[in-house]
Amino acid sequence: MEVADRIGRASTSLTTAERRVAEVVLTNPQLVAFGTVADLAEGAGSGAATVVRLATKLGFEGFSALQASVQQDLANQLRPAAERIRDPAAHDSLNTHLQLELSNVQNTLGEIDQGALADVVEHLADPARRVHVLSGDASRGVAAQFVGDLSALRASVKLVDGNDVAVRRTVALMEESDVLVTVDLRRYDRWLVDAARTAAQAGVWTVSIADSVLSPVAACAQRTLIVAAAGAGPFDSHVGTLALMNVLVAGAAIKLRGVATERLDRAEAAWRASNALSER
Amino acid sequence: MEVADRIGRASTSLTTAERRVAEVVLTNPQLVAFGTVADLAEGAGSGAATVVRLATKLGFEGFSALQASVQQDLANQLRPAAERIRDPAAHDSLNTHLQLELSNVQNTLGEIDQGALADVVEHLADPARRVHVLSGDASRGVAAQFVGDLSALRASVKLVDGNDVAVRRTVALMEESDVLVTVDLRRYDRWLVDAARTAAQAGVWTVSIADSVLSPVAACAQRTLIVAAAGAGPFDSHVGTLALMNVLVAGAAIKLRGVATERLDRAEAAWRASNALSER
DNA sequence: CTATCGCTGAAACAAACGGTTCATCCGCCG
DNA sequence: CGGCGGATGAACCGTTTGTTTCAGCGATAG
Repeated sequence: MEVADRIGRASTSLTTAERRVAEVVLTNPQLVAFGTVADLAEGAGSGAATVVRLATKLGFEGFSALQASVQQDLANQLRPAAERIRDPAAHDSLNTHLQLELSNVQNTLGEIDQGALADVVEHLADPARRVHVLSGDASRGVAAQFVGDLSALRASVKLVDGNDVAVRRTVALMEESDVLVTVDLRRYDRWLVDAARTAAQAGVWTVSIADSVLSPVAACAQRTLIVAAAGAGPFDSHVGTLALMNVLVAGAAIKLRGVATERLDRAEAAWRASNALSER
Repeated sequence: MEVADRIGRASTSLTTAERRVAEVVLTNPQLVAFGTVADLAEGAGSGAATVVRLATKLGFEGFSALQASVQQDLANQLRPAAERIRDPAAHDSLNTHLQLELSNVQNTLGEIDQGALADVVEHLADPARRVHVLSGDASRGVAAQFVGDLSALRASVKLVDGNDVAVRRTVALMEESDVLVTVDLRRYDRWLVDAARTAAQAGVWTVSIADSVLSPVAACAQRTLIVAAAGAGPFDSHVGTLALMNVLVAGAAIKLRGVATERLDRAEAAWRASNALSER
């Protein structure tokens, strides 16, 4: 996108009002493609003069030139994907990744067992239950992401982490009312399987996020959610897993609406305060 | 398509010149969406009056109304499902997520600047450079995933983490030969921006993974990679970000083939030994 | 506290645009 | 052959649009 490039290149020399306009140009290109200077100005909450100043600052002849550029970008985007797919014939590796990750998301969210999903969300959204997340080494990052997001919505969400001893202790201390989420893909870590078995035997409600129903943890879990994790590189891809986690978090957010919004507001306020503070 | 319908209905009562214009409207809608009466008239080889006569004959208030209708059709066709699905709350939420995440992946990997990508991979795969990853709070998990994967391929990859003091110290100790990867989406954490600026001023080669070229970090970064992060839930989705990171890791893996396979073999051996051990 | 500079939006101006009118042209019927 | 009706495009007019100008405003340095 020609326009996005120019905006990025000029981003340092933009004034605040101009940046507001640029923001709108990027997020709502239709407004500039179909609209007038006045429309764009109103959309950005600025004067008309600022709009054309931005256009010239980006190196265009005037607003009309900027508009023409955006229209071209949009027209390109309009071309059916079938036609577009072949002109970047050069970069095959990227295309491989694209197809792969798309199918990971498609297969993961498409093949979901709705009943299991609803049940899991129900448990995750129950404030009376503590939530523990147990992840294999290879997926620790996305598990941490899941814990972080869910923690923003409700209390008592913990990533079970640390050395073997610490994990065993945490598992031993789990209660029957707790929920255990395990994430184990392909290279099933032995310690994780052991921990999950121990917890399950202690009556902890367990959900297994796995890449196969044959996963050892799935065998002792109340519910199992299957993810597609095909990777083009040396590792499995957790894109599908993360997509699934987003669904879980969003589902929990809806059920927790009351509590969650209050928590989010408090977090927001803290963020503002901290950001304002460090502004000096 | 509203316009096509009306043309079909009125097709019998159209004169030859009007039919020529209608033909162009159908085959080249961009001309009417982006152009003027004169443009469309020239495109159809007719006079301007014929164009507006056709518009009124189709039941529109005038050419402007026809133009607005075509623009709406085009705008609907543009949104590849992302927002199209979102506004009618009727569709089930799982499908919304699916469409959204698919378009996140599609837009992120599809719009990548190949030159920037190659350059970033080059830097990430240089064993002489240490790699630091700096992430906003909301994306810490995926950043950790990235660090974990990249660490499996090469040494000296660190997630810059901890309290403010620790971050400042780490940043202060960065060298010119280092690489800094920042991940900052929308809610730009002030401390992160400060840290990135400091590092950039010290000559550290910086790449910004952001959701907009207007990201404050992008301004002081050597390279910027844009991700789509539309989320259906309360948070942004990092599915696209993770997909991009997978591409980076895979690219680095290829460049590091020799070193990486040896590292992976050693990790594999360690994993086997540990799994065997805990088997008792 | 004051002078200065740069940013910003309201207002003025000129170009372009959509809509209408009218003369011309073509085909048809008497 | 001549008159007639509808269709068509060139020319015109009021409005909208892009652009420029200018005065007010806040920030900054002295």
